[in-house]
Amino acid sequence: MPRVKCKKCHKDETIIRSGFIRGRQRFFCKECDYYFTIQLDFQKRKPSRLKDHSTTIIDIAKVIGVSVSTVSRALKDHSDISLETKNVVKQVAAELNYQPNTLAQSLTRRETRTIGVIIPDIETYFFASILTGIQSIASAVGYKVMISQSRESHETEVANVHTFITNWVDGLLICHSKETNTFDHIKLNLKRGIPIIQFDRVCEELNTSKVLLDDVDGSFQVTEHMIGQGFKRIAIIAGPERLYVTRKRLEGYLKAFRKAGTSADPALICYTDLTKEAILKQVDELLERDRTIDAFFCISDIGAVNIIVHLKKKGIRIPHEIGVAGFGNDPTGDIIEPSLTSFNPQTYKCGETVAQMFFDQILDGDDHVAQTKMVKGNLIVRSSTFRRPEP
Amino acid sequence: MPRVKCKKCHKDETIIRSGFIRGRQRFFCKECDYYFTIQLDFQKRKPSRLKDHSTTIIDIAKVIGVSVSTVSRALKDHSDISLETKNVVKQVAAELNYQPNTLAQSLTRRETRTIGVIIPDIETYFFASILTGIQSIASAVGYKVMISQSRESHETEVANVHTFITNWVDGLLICHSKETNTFDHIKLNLKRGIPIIQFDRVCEELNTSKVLLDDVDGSFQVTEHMIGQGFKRIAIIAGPERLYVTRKRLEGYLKAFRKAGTSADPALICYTDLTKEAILKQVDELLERDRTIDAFFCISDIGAVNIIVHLKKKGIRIPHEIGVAGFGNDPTGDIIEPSLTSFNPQTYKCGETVAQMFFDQILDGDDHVAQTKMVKGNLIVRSSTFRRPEP
DNA sequence: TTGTACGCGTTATCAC
DNA sequence: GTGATAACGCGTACAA
Repeated sequence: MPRVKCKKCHKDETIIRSGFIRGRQRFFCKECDYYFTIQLDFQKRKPSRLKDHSTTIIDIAKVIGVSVSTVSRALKDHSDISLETKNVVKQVAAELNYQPNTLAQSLTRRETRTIGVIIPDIETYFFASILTGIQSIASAVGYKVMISQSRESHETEVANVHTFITNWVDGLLICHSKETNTFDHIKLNLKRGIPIIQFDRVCEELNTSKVLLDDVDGSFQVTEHMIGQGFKRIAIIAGPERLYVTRKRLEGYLKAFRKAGTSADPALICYTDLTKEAILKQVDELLERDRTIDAFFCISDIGAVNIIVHLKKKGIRIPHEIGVAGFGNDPTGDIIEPSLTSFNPQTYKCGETVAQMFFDQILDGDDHVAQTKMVKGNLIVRSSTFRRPEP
Repeated sequence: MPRVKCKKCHKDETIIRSGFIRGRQRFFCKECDYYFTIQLDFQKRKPSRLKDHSTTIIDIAKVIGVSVSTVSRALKDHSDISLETKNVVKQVAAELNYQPNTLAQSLTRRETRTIGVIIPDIETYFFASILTGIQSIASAVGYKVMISQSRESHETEVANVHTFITNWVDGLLICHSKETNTFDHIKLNLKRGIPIIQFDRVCEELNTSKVLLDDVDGSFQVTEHMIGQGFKRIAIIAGPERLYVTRKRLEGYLKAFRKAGTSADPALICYTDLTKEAILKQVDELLERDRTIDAFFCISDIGAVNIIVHLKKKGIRIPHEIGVAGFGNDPTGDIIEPSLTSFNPQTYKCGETVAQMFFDQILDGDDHVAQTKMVKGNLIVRSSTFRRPEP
């Protein structure tokens, strides 16, 4: 370890490390009983000799006594090379435990075979599941996936995009943070020709390919089902008004009322930031203001689950007094009691679709035109809205 | 799009793409009504010209009329360079929207500032939360994190390790798949000097740093609490017998009985593969075989939650007839009714610790010695085991 | 203080 | 069929 001296007593043998604070190494001097931090300096750290010099094609070439180009070509079964030399090369490569250096390959090839995915939050099942879909397709064709979370912050979303770009990802798959409402970080790179695909939360104005969940129809199906179950005063707990998904899911909700020959009461439309606190506060306010409400449709499953828990605490029977439905098919919905009616947006399939569109795009090359796909989902009726058999 | 001809009619204008199958592009000929796939050939794809030639330090150097080295040094505030030229360089760099090429940097620096994390499954909260902890520390010091899922398969775990290595990750943070019981893929790279840190599911024999959850103590606390609540015949639903966590959590369970002056009944110890089906089957068998069982302690929260749902379906009252506890503090446990008693292993903290140990290790360089840290957690008592106030 | 020149590991374009 | 050699973009020891 590089010797660090105490900032007070300037001794170094009394120093111990004590964790990291915001990117700085924290130290503690036992003698002075004093804590201090210093900026980590990865520059000056001498690289571990051990890991250096993994075998390269040069080594292989030397061993056999051929040129590097021969080795290079032999390893990728180039037709020029005789079967004989190919075999020799491959065998030596195996013996020396040769691993191609992806970095160097990327540098010459001018592509990294890596795609960057930006999602708001990896801990929510919804996004994790999309991710898995993306990874399954990507790894099948030998592409790597880099993941980063924006944690719903515009700033880190921008930073993440930047990181990906400087790392030469071949493409960018992005689901914007709730905060994001300017898109210069996307436009800029779009202009530079980097394939970008937006999914779920998209910015419609941007000329990128898009993969959408069937927000309108999903929301429509949920609402129609509830109406069919005899619910009349259905409040919708939506997200921020500006958000794409909010608008779309609201649209489906309104459509269902129209189809039923009635119209939704604007007083029952609630915009929230979808945090638990905000949602429950709105629910309470609504119930206080309007005793006729007989159902809540929350745009997010976790929100809906929280509503169920909350209503139960208040002694309200679900679905007899009040029905609840969600959106997203979160596994929790199947576990809570009563189990939650929800719309299954097929997130895994969505992920697969996003990845496929990316590969479509890079295969097309410059003559690709942006397109939008919609992933179909399906309604899952469970107890939280089930009052009677559907007509 | 590269023109593809139908394998039957050999026309190309009737061909449309129709998705990917296992890494191969699938096509459909409208005329022949015929599907076929071909191997994607990313080699021959001409790189999009647009993205090429982002500005390099060479460009900057030319514009100002200095050498590349001056630019290189100016950009990283090297003390050699005069303030004046630094400013000029930086300004031009900004104007030309210069982004350093991380690949080239990594190549010369012989380090990528990327760490690879391998987890079994990103969709379970437990791992996702560890990941977030890792990322928070890593990004604070400017490191990127690559994530891959083994999906509980030894084979893909090995493949993932391999991918990371060829991509020159600076370190490997790994939580093994359930299947994994040979560790050559780790040993090999350990010998090559790549920093490896195992967490949660570790192989003790390997000489790597390790971060452990407090399995023994956590399990002990849970069991002790249950005993204190008057449960006497507590069955433990464990994972595969070979698994590290199984052994440790079992140890804590046994210890609690010993401390209480009794001993656990071996007949109540169940090894499962922790799938829902296996767990419920075991629960049923146990209940049938032994009517005295009054509690289940499942090693995983999701399993425990499933047990609760299952018992409720059977009309068994929890915790009055049978108590249930889990391990992991999965959010679902707080939502189900009765809410689930569990041990909170501080997964986020665990992730942070893993990352910190990695940075410790690379700072130490070659004179680093492996160490093992244990992350403390805390018992969360909820309704599923709560019969009376603790003594 | 700044510039020259080489190395990093691989691929590709020539020539032989 | 095989071998030199020049990129790829950047860092840096050494020279000026």
